[in-house]
Amino acid sequence: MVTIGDVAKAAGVSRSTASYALTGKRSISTPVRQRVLAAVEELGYTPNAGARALATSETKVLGLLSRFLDDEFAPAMLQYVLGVTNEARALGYDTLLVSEEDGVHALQRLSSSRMVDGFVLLNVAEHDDRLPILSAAPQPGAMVGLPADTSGFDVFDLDFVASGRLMVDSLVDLGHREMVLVSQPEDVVVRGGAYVWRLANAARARAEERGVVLHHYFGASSQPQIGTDLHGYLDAHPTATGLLLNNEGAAAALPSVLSARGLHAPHDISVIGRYSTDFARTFSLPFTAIDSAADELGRRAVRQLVARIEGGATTALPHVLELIPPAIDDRGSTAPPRKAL
Amino acid sequence: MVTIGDVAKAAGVSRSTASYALTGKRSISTPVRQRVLAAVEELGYTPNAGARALATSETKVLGLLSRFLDDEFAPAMLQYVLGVTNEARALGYDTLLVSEEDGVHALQRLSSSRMVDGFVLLNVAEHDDRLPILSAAPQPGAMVGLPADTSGFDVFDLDFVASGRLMVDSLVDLGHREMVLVSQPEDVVVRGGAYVWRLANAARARAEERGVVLHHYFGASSQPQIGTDLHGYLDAHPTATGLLLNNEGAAAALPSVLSARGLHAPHDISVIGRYSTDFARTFSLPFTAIDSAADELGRRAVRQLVARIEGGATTALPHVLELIPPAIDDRGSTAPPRKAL
DNA sequence: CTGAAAGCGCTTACAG
DNA sequence: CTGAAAGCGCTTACAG
Repeated sequence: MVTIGDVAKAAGVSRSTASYALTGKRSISTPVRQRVLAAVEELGYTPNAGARALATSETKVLGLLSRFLDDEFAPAMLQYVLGVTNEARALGYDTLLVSEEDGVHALQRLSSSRMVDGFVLLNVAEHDDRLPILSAAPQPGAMVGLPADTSGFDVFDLDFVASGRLMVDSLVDLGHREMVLVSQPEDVVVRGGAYVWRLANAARARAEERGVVLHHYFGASSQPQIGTDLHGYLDAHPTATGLLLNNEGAAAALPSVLSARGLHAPHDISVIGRYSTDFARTFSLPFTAIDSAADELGRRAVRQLVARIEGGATTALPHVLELIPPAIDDRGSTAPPRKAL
Repeated sequence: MVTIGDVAKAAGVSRSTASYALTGKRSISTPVRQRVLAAVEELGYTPNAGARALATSETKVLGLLSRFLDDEFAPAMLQYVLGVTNEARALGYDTLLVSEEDGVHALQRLSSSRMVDGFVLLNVAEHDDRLPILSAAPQPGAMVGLPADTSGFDVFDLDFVASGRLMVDSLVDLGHREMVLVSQPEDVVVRGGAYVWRLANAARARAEERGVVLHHYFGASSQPQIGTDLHGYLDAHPTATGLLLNNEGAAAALPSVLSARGLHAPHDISVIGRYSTDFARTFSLPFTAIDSAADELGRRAVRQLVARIEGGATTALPHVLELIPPAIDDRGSTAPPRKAL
């Protein structure tokens, strides 16, 4: 293995000079720097990451704590992961991906062994058991998902309250008077997926304000159950003219369900979903939807995290809570209700 | 930060004794070990990963080089990734996920900086530009995907040749005489995705042997194009009674296409796909399919890689080439042809 | 502008 | 069975 000592020898300088020439942390005369860089090139030198981490206490690695739960749509998580890894790389960091169920333990392990400079937590629950650990950890952490208590954290999420209102308003403005909202399974809520009721409560409140009927259900998250569920909702509410989906699995299953019933959106029913643009493209979902902004949320979390890491304790960056306002990707699945009276 | 020196002091022993008590690399009297372990517990000591890596030249981290290409079905890749990370963790390793497009550069960076003990390469192409780098690297690597030259590597893949034969045989045995095979897009092949033609060529050869007609197409990988493509194939071959899919995007799009045409599998047409069991569950795909064994392939690659890492240069483990025989998940989408003459 | 030296926190031959 | 010391490959005050 070629070390900085080899480089120094080849360039005819001391190890410290070689190091400074590479880090740029003090000025080095041009000819000397040239010689060092030439030696690096010739010998193919790359600093040893472990040695550098030991000396600087910086690993240039971020820990990404993700959860791939059966009852949330695993592939939708991929968009967040890619947003995080790509932004991290752009900022000079590598990403350690942790998918183990025991996030608490993983967090403790990576933190106390100083393997990473900071953490990104995905899928944060309302009372997330990882948060106390993160608070006590020497490394900062940013999260995607809104916990009950955000103090001391950098938090990024879609504004699900505004999203619920927007879904309802969009259809009511078009003339719809009765609609069905399909949320994620109830155990997602029980586990602390607060975004489910944030959207649902906001939608219900807005429906009431506007004097329209909103039927709310917790659907299954995967087939065949969600298909059966959707048929059931449509059977139960034959006069409903709008369908709101806060459930990726339901969105993926809906085209088959509509086909089976001989229905077309928006001719027979208007549909608004909530999922990422990439997800829609990948799964061919033809429905107008609120973009869940997965990639963007992952990237923002990383940017803030890196700013905090590199700012050091001195700058004392204030903690942020960013709720991204919902944006609608119009795919033409909404229209005035045909069966409207 | 609590170091092994603190532990040693608290336990009243030397640092080396504390270290040995923890690693178990030489025998330590029970009372001394007890004291050391108690001190570790009390102080909450965890070894510093960078320092350990520097001293031992082992990082206990694997590098996972994945590619998320637009024209291959990104969510299908997730299954491989999870197989890798979960198996790695079970064997005591963390996983550095690299998704950057420039895999060659990433490999070089992680290898020369000694950030990882070994590599898992996903989505390996026939003439993969990462392989020369891997050959020259000091760390071993295992791969999922079959390159043209496997010498010096541990290679794992689905047996796509047997898969192509199995698809054809399954339908021919049921009485089908004309079918359509939809492969991944042609640019996947151009880029070196040899599995596409491995399956297609085997299927064509077997069809010829058995005296049946097989129409072969390279379909798009995502909507709306693949939907249009599928309609086109079905229009072009109205007498075909079987559909073989080596294209996840096509499988995801097929339910809508069949619905739109008023067709049902297997009543009107028999369908066999090729994708992972998890993928089928997540996307509600109702088709009989050859399991792509994504999770299993990822796990096998990791097991072999770790065995090679831990075996050291001494044991000189022979390199393996494992092609997993195809297994069919029967979801009831095949039957004797109704329109058979 | 440059060098010699100390130190980061471990592990592991070398002695006893 | 245990300890003192060297060394892994960097960075960075301390001197000049």
